[in-house]
Amino acid sequence: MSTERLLPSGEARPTYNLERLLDVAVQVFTERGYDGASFQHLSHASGLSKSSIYHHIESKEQLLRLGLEKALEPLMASTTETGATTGPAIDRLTYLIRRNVEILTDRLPYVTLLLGVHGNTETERWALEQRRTYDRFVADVVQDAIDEGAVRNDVDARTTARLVFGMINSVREWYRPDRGSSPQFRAPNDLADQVCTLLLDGIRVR
Amino acid sequence: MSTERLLPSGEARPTYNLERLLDVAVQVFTERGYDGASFQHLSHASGLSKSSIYHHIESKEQLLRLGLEKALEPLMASTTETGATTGPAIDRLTYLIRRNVEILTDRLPYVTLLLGVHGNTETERWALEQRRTYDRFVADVVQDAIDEGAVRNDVDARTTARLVFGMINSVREWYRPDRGSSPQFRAPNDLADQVCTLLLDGIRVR
DNA sequence: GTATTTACTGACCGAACGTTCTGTACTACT
DNA sequence: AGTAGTACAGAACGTTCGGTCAGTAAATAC
Repeated sequence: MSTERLLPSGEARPTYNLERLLDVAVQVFTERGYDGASFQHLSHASGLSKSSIYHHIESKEQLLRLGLEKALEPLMASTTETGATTGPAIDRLTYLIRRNVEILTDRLPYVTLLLGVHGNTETERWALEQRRTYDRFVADVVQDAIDEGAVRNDVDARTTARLVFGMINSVREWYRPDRGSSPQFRAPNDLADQVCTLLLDGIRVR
Repeated sequence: MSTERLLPSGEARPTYNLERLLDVAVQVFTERGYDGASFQHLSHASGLSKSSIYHHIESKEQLLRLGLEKALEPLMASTTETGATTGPAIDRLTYLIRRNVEILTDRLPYVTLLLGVHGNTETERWALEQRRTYDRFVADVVQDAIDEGAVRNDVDARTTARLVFGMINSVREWYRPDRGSSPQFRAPNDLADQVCTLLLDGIRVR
């Protein structure tokens, strides 16, 4: 099995497999939107011809599904982890928030893809259903925290859960992991800390 | 000038003008995404033929631009209103947050369209630039509030501004204004109140 | 050294895309 | 009654879409 190819320029380039191609495709999907990204774009970004891409995949929608799974899998898994199922509800909620930020920053393009889904195809509707399940789980934890007296009861649990993850998910719009020595965040956990601080105690000084 | 038309079914339907057509188009754009929405979809949603749509517009991108302007105009205008330019920074920030929620709920489909823009066309890049200008304005107000000691200084102003409006903008994903007698919010200002409460003081009971 | 497999390509397909053109029914004005 | 303008529809435009297929060059397997 070959491990690299000679480009027309003579430059060597490692051979593609499904995984590597998926990375490129999801990058293009998140930049232009799934519908806005054509095989011409994928071709240009990967250096492969349209037909060569089909050597690795079955359809464009399969690429979407694989990308969405990469985001949904750790997200859904986080709801069964010990930190999310045991202890005071406020701690479980904090755990879910922190894990969500971690997953988002760790798999930024995949989660971005997930959050941009419209429900146009069967695959997209499946992803939306998964997200809804996740949202319901978190809303229940918020309700538990209200019942335990740890979260203010002058707000609606469902609305609070939605607003909380609205804030978290918006991180995808500006967070860029590439510049490792960013002055913005010294450690990877800085962002999660800042999000938890804002959500738990608000922005106001008291 | 005619004011209504007979449908094949015999049912009467008011004549379209640019404004009314725009409402329908933006609705379709927000549901399927601009790239995912074709003239076939617009045709079906409006009841007009593809060619008839062109009687009212010059291009698909013109529809996008008109829709984006409907969202950007009140948003940019809010930054020059008295409440946003005078008084303590924390009050100016609160005003901006409240106005943003108002504009979002008042022009939901248009703002949703704006927030889903990818930057694929010149029009989309122009909209992104406008948003960036708005974001910078708010970040400056947050910095002022930090300097005045009203907002905690253990968080970054730019990041805080982004997270704040990340939460607000996420409202578009679930807020539906149509059911007027919703048990969720008694008055239109309830949502703005809840958002301000969460952002200023956090979710935790103290 | 031949057969098989892997990675890839160019040419092509029908369908759908945004857009244009020609024509028609109807209304408003004179 | 005649003219002009409005609001539409049908058919077709060239282009691009996602997808197929027959084939090739190189590496691996036997």
